[in-house]
Amino acid sequence: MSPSTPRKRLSREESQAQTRARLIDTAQQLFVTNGYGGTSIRDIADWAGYSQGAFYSNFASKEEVLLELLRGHMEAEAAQLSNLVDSGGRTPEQILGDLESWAATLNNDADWCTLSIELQLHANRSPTFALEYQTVWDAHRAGLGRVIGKLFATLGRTPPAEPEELAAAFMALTHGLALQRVAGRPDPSGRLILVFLRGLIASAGLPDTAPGADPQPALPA
Amino acid sequence: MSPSTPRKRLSREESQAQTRARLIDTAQQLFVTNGYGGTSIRDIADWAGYSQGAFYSNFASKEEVLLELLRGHMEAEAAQLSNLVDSGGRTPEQILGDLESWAATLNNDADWCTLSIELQLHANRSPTFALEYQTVWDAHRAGLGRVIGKLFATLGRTPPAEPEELAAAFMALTHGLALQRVAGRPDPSGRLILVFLRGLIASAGLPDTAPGADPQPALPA
Amino acid sequence: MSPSTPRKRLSREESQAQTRARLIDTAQQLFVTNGYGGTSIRDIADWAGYSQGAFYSNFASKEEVLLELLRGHMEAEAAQLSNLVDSGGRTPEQILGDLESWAATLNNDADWCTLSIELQLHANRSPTFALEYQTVWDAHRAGLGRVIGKLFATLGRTPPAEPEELAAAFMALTHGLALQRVAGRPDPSGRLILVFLRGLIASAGLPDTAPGADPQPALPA
Amino acid sequence: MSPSTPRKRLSREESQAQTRARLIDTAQQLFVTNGYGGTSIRDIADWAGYSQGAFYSNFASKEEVLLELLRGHMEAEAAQLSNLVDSGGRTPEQILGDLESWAATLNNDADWCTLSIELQLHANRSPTFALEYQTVWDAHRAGLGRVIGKLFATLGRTPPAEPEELAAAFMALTHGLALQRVAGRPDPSGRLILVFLRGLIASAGLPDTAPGADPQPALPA
DNA sequence: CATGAATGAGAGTTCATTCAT
DNA sequence: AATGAATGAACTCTCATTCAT
Repeated sequence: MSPSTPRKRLSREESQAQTRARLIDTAQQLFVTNGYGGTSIRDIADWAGYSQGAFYSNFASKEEVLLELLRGHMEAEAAQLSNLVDSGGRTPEQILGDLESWAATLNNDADWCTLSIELQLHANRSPTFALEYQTVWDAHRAGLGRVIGKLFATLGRTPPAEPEELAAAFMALTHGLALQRVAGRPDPSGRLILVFLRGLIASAGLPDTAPGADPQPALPA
Repeated sequence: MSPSTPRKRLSREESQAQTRARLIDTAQQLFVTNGYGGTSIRDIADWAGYSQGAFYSNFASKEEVLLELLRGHMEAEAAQLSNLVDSGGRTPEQILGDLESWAATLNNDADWCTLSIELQLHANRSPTFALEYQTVWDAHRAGLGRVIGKLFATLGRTPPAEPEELAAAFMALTHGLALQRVAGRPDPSGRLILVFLRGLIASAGLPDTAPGADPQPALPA
Repeated sequence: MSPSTPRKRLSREESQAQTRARLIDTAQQLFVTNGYGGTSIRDIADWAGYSQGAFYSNFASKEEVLLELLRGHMEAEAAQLSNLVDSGGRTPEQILGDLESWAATLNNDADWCTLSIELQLHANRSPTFALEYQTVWDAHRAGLGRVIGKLFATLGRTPPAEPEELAAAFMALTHGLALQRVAGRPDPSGRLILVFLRGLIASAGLPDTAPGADPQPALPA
Repeated sequence: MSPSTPRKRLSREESQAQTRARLIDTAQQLFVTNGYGGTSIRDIADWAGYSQGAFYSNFASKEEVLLELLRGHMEAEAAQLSNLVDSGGRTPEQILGDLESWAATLNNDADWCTLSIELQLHANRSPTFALEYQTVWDAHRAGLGRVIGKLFATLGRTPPAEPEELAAAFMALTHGLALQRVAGRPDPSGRLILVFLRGLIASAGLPDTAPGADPQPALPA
C-alpha cells in the first residue's frame, strides 16, 4: 500500500456502517433460524460481536432491524423483477424460461422465503410495521403481476384471474411451500410452481382465435 | 325443577371438562390472534377466567395445548376429507363441486388456517412437537392426495405431478393465502384455489384417448 | 379363608391408619433423599399412592409429618438408649461393647442420621417445630449422657467434660460424619466414634488412685 | 480533598465490584439464616438493594453465588491452615495453642460453619456443585490432616487413625456442633473440640520409647 | 459511537393449601 | 375419609430497554 492510501483503519463513518451491516446480517440469520420472536436483541448483539448498546446506537428497536431487512428484501426483489419485466420483445418460451429461473432462485434461497414469512407474520401483529410492509408487498405484487400479464399477453391468451391476484397466489404458494420444508428432504417448490403456471396457461382462454386450434402447442411439459 | 331433570349445577366431571374446553378455546383464539409465541399461559388463563394453576391442572405445558388443538384440527380435517373421498361413483362435476365447497370452508374458517401456520412454524422449532405434527400432516396430505388422484382418475387424465405433491401444494397455497389476509379486504382464497385446480386439469394429459379430441370440454371456467 | 376370619377388607380405622402409615413412610424416604425443602406434598402423596387431599386429611401441614417422624425417631432412640442404660452391673468392657454396637447401628442406619440433620435444620428455622424438637433432643442428650457418665463411673474415672456435653459432642460427630457420606465410599463413622471415645477415656483423670499406675491397661486400641 | 483524588463517585468498575460484593454478602447472610433452599434470588436482590436483573448480571444462577462463597470459604480456610502448618520448629504446646485458637475462631465465626453445612448439603444434591465442592473439601481435609500429623509427630506419638480421617472427624464435630447451636445458649464447640483432641493424644501410642514413662506429662487438661 | 450493569416487567412453572364433590 | 381441580403466591430466569461511563 502506498503512503497515500494507508487506511487500514476505517473512518468513523465506515466503522459505523460496518457495525450496522454486521448487526443486520446477524439479525437476518437469527430471524431465519429462530424466528422474530425467538430472537433477542442480546442474541443479535452477541453473535455480531457487539454489545447491546451498539445495537441501540444503530436501531431504535428490534422492529427497526426488521424494517431494514424488509428494505433489503424489497430492493432485491425489485431487481429480480426488473430483469423479468424490462427486457421487451421476448418469446413466450423466453419468458417462461425466465420464470423458471426465478422459481429456481426461490428454491435455493430458502432463507429469503422463511424471512418473508416472518415479515408477513409480524405485519399481521404490528400495525406500525404493517404500514411499511404493505407498500413493499403491493409493489412486489404489482411487479410480479406485470410479468404474468405480459406472459399471457405474449401468448395471446386471457389469464383466468387478475394478473395481480395470480401473482399473490404464486407468492402464497412459495411461502406455503417454504413453510413445509423439512431439513433433509428435497424441496419440490420450484418444480411445483412451474406445474401450476403451466396449468394456468393451459386453462387460459384464446379470446379471438379460430376454434379447433391446438390450445398450447408451444409449451410441452 | 323435577328430580328427573337435575341441577343446573355441573357435576365434577362436567365442570372440569368445561374448564378444559374453555382453556382450549381461549388458547386457540389467542394463538390465532397473537401467535403461539405471543401468547402467554397467563393470557390464556386470564381470558378463560381461570388461574394459571388451573391451566397446569389441565395441561403440562403450553405445547400440550397446542397438541390438543392439533388433535382437534386433525379430526376436523379427517372428517372433511372422508366426506370428499368416501362417496363413490361421482361425476367429475360432482367431485369438483365438492372441492369447491371445501375451498369455501377454508375461506370461512380463516382461524384454522392461521392456526395451521402456527402449528407448522412451531413444528419447525420444536422437535418434540414436530414428531406428533408430522403424523397429522402426512395423514392429511395422503387424504387430500387421494381425493385429487380420484378426481383425475374420474376425468381419465394423468395428473401433472404426484397427487400427494399436488395436495401439499394446495395446502401450501391455502396457508400462504391465509398469511396474506388483511382484515377488511375480501379473501380470494377459495376462488384462486379453484382457478389453479382447473389449470392443473387443463394441462393434464389424456393418456390413451384419440388425438385431436377437445381436451377439456366438460370443464369450462 | 374361613368365614370366621373374613376380613380381607380393612375396617375404616385400620384403613385410615394404613393411609397415615404409608404417608409417613413415604415422607421419611423422600425427606432423606431430597431434603425437607426439596420434598413437596404432591410428591409425598403421589409416591404413597394417594391424593393430596388424603395427605391433608391426615396432617395439617408438611411440618406435621415431620413432627410425626420426630416422634418415631424419639421412640426408637429411647428404646436404643434404654438398652444401653438399664442393664446394671456391667463391666466396662461390656459397656464399651454396647456403645460399639450402638455406633455400628448408626453406621447402618444412615437414613436416620440424614433425617436427624433435616430435623435439626428445620428446628433452626421454625420456632414452632423447635419447641417440640428441643424436648426430644434434650431427652436424648440426657439419656446418652447417662450412659457415658455410667461408663466413666464404672471405670472409676472423671470424664473430661460434663457427660451431657460429651453426649452432645458424640451426636454432633455422628451428624457431621453423616453429612460427609458420599455414595460409594466406605463410611468410617462407627470406627471414628470409637476412636474418639477411647481417647476420652484415656485422657480421663483417675481421681483418687495411686499415681504411676498404667492409665488404661484394659482398653487397648 | 486534593484535585488528584477527587471523586466521591465510584468508577464503573468499582461500582460493579461493589454491587457484586454486596450481593455476595447478602447471599451469605441469607443462606446462613434461611438456608440455601429457603433463600430466593428475589430475597438476595431485595435485601442487597438491587433488582433481580442485577443479580443475573453478576451470576448465572443461584448456585453460582454459592460457588463464589465456596471459593471465599476456601481461601479463608487455606490462609488459616497455612498459619497452623507453615511455621516450623514448634513445641507441642505451641501447636496445641495454635489449634486452640483455631477452635476459638470456629466458635466466633458460627456463620462459616452454618454456611459450610449448607455447602455440604447442596453438594449432596447437586452433582455440578459436588464436583467443585469435592476439590475444596479434599484440600481442606488434607491441610488439616497435615497439621494433625505434625502435631503427633512432634509429640513422638502414633495417631490412633489416619491424620486425614481425624481431620474429617474434627470437621464433622465442628459441623455437628454448629448444627446444635441455639441462639442465646453459650456455644461449647471450641472447648469440646480441644477435649477430644487431648483425648486422642492421650490414647496415642508411644511407638519406640522406654516403657513405664509417663504417657502425657506435658499436657494436663 | 459503543459499553454493559442495572432495571422492571413478564415469561413458564411449582407449590402448599382449599373445597365442592 | 379421600379426591383432585382450582387457587394465588412465589419461584427461577429472560427480555427489551435505559443510562452513566
